[in-house]
Parts: sequence; structure tokens; C-alpha cells
Amino acid sequence: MTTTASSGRRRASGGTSAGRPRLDRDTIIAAGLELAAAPGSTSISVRELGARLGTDPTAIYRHFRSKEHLMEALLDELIGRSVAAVTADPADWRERLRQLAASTLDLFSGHPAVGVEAIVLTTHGPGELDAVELMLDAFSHAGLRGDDLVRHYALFASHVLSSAAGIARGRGERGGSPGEPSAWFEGPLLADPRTHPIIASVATSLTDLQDRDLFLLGVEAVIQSAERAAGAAASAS
Amino acid sequence: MTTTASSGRRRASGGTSAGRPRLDRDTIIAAGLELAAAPGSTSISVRELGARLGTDPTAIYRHFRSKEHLMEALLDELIGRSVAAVTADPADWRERLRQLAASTLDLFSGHPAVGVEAIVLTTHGPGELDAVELMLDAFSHAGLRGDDLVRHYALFASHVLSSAAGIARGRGERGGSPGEPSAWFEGPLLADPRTHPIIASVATSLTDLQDRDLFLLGVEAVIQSAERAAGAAASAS
DNA sequence: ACACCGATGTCAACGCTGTTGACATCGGCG
DNA sequence: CGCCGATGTCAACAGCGTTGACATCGGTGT
Repeated sequence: MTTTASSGRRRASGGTSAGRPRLDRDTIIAAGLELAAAPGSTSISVRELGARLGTDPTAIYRHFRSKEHLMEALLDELIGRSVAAVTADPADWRERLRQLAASTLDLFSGHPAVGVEAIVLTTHGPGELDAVELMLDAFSHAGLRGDDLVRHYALFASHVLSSAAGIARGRGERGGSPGEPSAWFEGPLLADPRTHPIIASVATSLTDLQDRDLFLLGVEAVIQSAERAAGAAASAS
Repeated sequence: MTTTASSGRRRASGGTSAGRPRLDRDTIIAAGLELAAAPGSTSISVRELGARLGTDPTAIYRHFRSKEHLMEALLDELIGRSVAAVTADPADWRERLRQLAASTLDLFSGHPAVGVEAIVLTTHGPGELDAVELMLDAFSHAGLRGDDLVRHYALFASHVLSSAAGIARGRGERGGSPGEPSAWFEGPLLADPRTHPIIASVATSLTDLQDRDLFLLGVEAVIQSAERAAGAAASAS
């Protein structure tokens, strides 16, 4: 029962004056995302959010059972926006998956404090449902059915969510702006060539590796796997 | 200067009597892992650890700069054990990767509070270095070189660490013992067949999907990708 | 129009967390 | 023996999520 009842829009923004607009689920979510968009913040606190809203922090608990539910709602909103950013034709399933992955990564990186929460994997919200349907639809267009379909969706979702969450975390800690490139491997790796020869030999290309490139590489890997599975299933029928 | 100097074993366990054995880096790590192995604990606190050791909690700060460094050490120990569990012949690179992945998943699941930390991706410790060398060696045996080698290692490591961390988190929250199977997708998904037809059609096989199976599937996907890349590189030379 | 009553905002407080600084003690070395 | 750094102890701080009691607001039934 967390949703604001059935249908009613709750008088919307209260018209003209409205001295202190009543606190609202959507208002809290909007403020939460703004707060999470602040660079360098790995997490947001209920007290911060209350200050931002100009109300007592505990007022938030009238609209969300716990902070965990709040974070789920924020994450679901982000996922919903990711889905909305997908514009390619449904038939072009590859491009749709690429768009979904890219926008998810961008939104997570832009809101690190929320993106980190994606490791929980499920938001129990409408955004997640739409995203799942989109991914299943894409792999369905690829020609996958049954277990192959479910497995590839799961692999894709798992990679996108957890990798994007990891990247978001790194972005939050380093405080870098969402756009600029950042290395996948943290800090310099000091390996003795005698005990770790291969590390030493590829050290430079390893530290050059960008997290975003690796993320997209994983996306392509799942897409290619889907192509092959679809081809195999087609030739077997 | 957190490390206990260079090499010395520090008189070991103090001989025979030793009323209260002096606190030691290794002792703390051992106690930390025991604590993390307790079922249903998503995180461990410094005070808990102090109680376990029979010392004042803050004594830990004489051996670790911060809790973050402590957790890094615990994680590195776990990774080191994962590497030690790999017994297959170096030539059988596929099996070695499978063994490493499986033991990592098992150890993370068995110590959820530590496994969750794997999203930080780097421990700056010796265990991590050995693991990286092992993975690079394996993909090297597969025939990969240069960027292909680094990319496949990164993809593999990223998947194993973040997926295992996610699974460990789920195990910790649900308090289930490490062995028993657990579903990848949390909770029942209630989808209206009219708005989300594909979800509805595959709902059962989706909730049947086990997290461990999906994890291993990802491992196989990277292995197969490595095989194909190696084949392509060989035919191009 | 008035009284009601649930929904909402406010405040103080609880128990928990990681961390710090001052102080006491232990143990090896000159 | 006496020093002195390393280590253990204690009290305390600031922050966190969360709860319960209380005040107030606003729509509803009469």
C-alpha cells in the first residue's frame, strides 16, 4: 500500500498560493534524485533530504515505510527514465538494448547514491516491470524463446545493473563528473615481474581500460550470445 | 604503515602460557571471517568484532587504519583462498576459470558481510594480485594476447566479483545457508498480462531461475567469447 | 456550520555506527 | 634499571535510521 491510493491526482500542485505545499511522494522522489545528483555523494541521508525539502526529516516516514523503500522508489524512477530513453524501432532489438544499457549507465553515474542501490536487483516498482518487458521483448525479437529467452534476459539485466552500479560507486567516490572517462582498475597496480609476469606485461593496457568501454563490451557479448543462440535454435527446428 | 613490518612472524602464538595473546593482524582477520560466516549477517561492526576478540573494539584501529581497510583485508583473504582452491592443470584454462569462479562464489556466499564489499573491485592486496595473474594466465593459455587478453580478463573478473557479491548479499538478507539453492529474482512478480504480456508468459521460468546457474552461465559465456576471439586471432595471423 | 477523525508535520529521544584523543600499560633495547 | 614506542582501554563525539507522543491541518458526515 505504498502507492498514493488508486487514481486521484491529489489536487495536483495546490493551485496558486499554497504557502507550504503538502509533502508528496513524487516531491520526495524528485528532491531525492536532485540530492543524489550532487557530485561526490555516495549516499544520501534522511536528514539531508528533510533539509532539502524544508520539512522535518521524519515527515518522510509518512510516505515511505523505511529508507530502503525510499531508495527502491528512487531506483525505480531512474530505471523508468532509462526505459523512456529508448527510442529505437522495436524491430531493431540490438539498438534498443544498447540504448537501454547506455541510458541506465548514464543515469546511474549521474546519481551515484541511487545507482549503488541497484545491487538489490529488484525495486518491486513499475519502472522495473517496464524494463523487464522491454528486455524480454528485445530478446524475443532476436528469435529467442523459452529458457534461452529468460536466460539471456537475466544475463543482460544482471550485467547492466551490477556493472552500472559498480561504475556509479566509483564515480561517486572519486567525485568525477558523469561525463568524463574513468579507469576501470582503481589505483596503480604494483606487481613484481618475477611473481606476476603477465600482470607486469599488460599493466599499462590494464590501467588504460575505461570502465564505460568494458561495460559496453559486456553488452555486446550478451547480444552476440543471443544471436548465436537464436541461430542455433532456428537451425535445430 | 598498516602492515606489521616486513616479514617476521611476530613470535607466533607466544609459546605456552600467554595469558592474553597480543592482538595480531592475522588474528583480527580470522575473527572477522568467522563473524562474517555467521548466517544472516549482512554486515559486521567494529564493536562486534571487538567483543569476539575479547578486547576493546578500538584496539582494532591499532592494526587497521579504518574499517574500510579492514574489509579490504578480509576480502583479499577470501580472494586468496579462492585462488588456492584452484587445482586444475594450468593447461586446462577453462577448468581453472570455472574452479576460480565457483570457489569465489562459495566463499562470498559463505561470508556475506565480506562478499558484499567486492563491489569496490580492488583490495590492493596480494590475494587480488594472485587472482589477476591466474586469470590472465588462463586467458593467455586460451591463446589471447594484448587487448583481447586484457578485455576478457576484465569481463571475467567484473562478472565474477559483482555477481558473486550480489548473490552474497541476497544470501545474507535471506539468511539462507550457503548451500541451498536460491532464486535470482526476488519475490513474486505481479505483472498484468495486458501491459506486460511477455513477463506474464515466462513468469514461472523466471522465478525458477537459480542465481548460481545464472552465475555459471555468465562464466561460460565469457569462456566461449574467449574461444572465439582466440580462434579469430589465430586465423588472422 | 460544527464537530469529528484520519492524515500529516514536528519534536525529542533511542540505539546503533565508525572514529578520535587522552590515558595506562606492556615489553624489548640501550 | 630506565626509557620509549607499540599496544590496549576508556569516554566521548557526530552521524545514522527509526520510533512514539504530541500538535495541527483539512476534508467529511451530520
